[in-house]
Amino acid sequence: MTEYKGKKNTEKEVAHVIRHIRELLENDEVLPGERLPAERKISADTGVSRAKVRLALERLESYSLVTILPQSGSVLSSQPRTALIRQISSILDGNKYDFNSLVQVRNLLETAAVRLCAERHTPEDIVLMEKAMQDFVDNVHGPLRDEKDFAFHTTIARCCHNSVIYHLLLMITPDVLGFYRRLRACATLPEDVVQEHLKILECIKNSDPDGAEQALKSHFADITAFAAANTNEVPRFRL
Amino acid sequence: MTEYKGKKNTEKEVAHVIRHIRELLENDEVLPGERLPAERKISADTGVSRAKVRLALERLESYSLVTILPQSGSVLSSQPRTALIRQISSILDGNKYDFNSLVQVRNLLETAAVRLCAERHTPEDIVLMEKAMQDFVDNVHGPLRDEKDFAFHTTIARCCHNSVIYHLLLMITPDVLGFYRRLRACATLPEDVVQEHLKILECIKNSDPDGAEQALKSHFADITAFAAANTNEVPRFRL
DNA sequence: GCACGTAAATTGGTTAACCAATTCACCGTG
DNA sequence: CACGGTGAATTGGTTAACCAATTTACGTGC
Repeated sequence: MTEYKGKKNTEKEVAHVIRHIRELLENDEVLPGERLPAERKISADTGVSRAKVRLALERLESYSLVTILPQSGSVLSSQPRTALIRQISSILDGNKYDFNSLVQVRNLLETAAVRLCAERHTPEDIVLMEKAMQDFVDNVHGPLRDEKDFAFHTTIARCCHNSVIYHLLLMITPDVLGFYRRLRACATLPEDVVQEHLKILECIKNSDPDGAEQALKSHFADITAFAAANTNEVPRFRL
Repeated sequence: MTEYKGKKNTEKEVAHVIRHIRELLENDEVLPGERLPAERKISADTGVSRAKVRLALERLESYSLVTILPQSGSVLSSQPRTALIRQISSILDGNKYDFNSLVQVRNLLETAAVRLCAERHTPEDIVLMEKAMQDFVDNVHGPLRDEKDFAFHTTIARCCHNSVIYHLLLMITPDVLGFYRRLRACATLPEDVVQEHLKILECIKNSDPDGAEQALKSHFADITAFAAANTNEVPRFRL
């Protein structure tokens, strides 16, 4: 009567375990920096198999919220209690972003990237960016258009020498692209896009942050307006 | 001759598998949107146990780079090839951020949050923020000081009604706090911090984005200067 | 020769038993 | 009474066998 179900409610059970851990934290049964109950204990308390408990803990570890010590136990990160709780909640919410928020942040990060790039680029950076630019021009009418467009923006983010900007941009990009595709946005003519990219690159090379910011802003003008008009889009993610 | 090793080189083997998948992608052996080799196949190809292969795939799935289909296989996300490769590389690098980059981005995100908050707060938002403010004042000399300080900033991020800003801020906060603690930064007098928080909240309530931005900037002035002076800090994370 | 159904092979998902390192309590010794 | 060591119990880590759903290939019947 194990009543084996081949379904994949793994996600739900993992979420249950994570929620359980959040409750432990909320009820002060474990404090930040302290040891969590053993995997077997959690498994017994929640009724979830140990493998799934393990999965949940590993997930939390990948967010740096717990550290699993090989033969000793799992300890909570020693951040402020509220920070832990909110981050756990954020994981449980599943990161469903709306289009407008995404576009705002993309604007924010890329603007900073472009400015920093203009201020402190090295000669090697210039080479990289011109290569990305040329790559884009060569493919602007081919099937790799989106690919190379993305690569150009990413290269700038890399050349701005701020690792956080680069990584966060990589992180939100899939969601942004998903919306673009779904909403059939980005109808600008290829030639215009090339010109806009060129203008941005030009300002960067001239070490002109304000000009670069302005060029980026007009590059994003259409999509910004579109996003502002299309807020409250149904959020659906995961590939 | 199984030569059982109780060590935890799990991380290294998982990384090996992820690197293997990146190579498949780089060599065009699998394209975005296509099916990956079966877990058992990957396990045989890499010499890593299937459980670890599984772990690697689940990690990639948690970043939305692959989707695991219950009894059918794992398929790559259909983003641009370059995007996938760079995101995988980013995971392999392990997200080691330097202090200066973190502070720059924190500035960026919180500035945007404060402005948005001033522009479009609701009455309920005001209640939440004043409650967070009061909470901070009540604990400014107690052991929960950092906790409540953090909670105040987070509440603003939540009230700005941009889910991406909120989540990204939550995401980088542990790293920021880690640096603060390690570098013994944040030596400002408690009373001054209260005043600065009050000023920010005041501007938000008056729907004055520029004032709020200015108040935030002076709130962050010390740490910004400190971070700029202490770049190239050795990056060490995970709790 | 084509279409359909069936069975075998392949897939991810799950479990339980086992391993070694660590922890901890207890007991003996100084 | 304090200290140190030893062994049992507990910990996370690993493995291999097994499950059901899906896919695939084949053979049968039309």
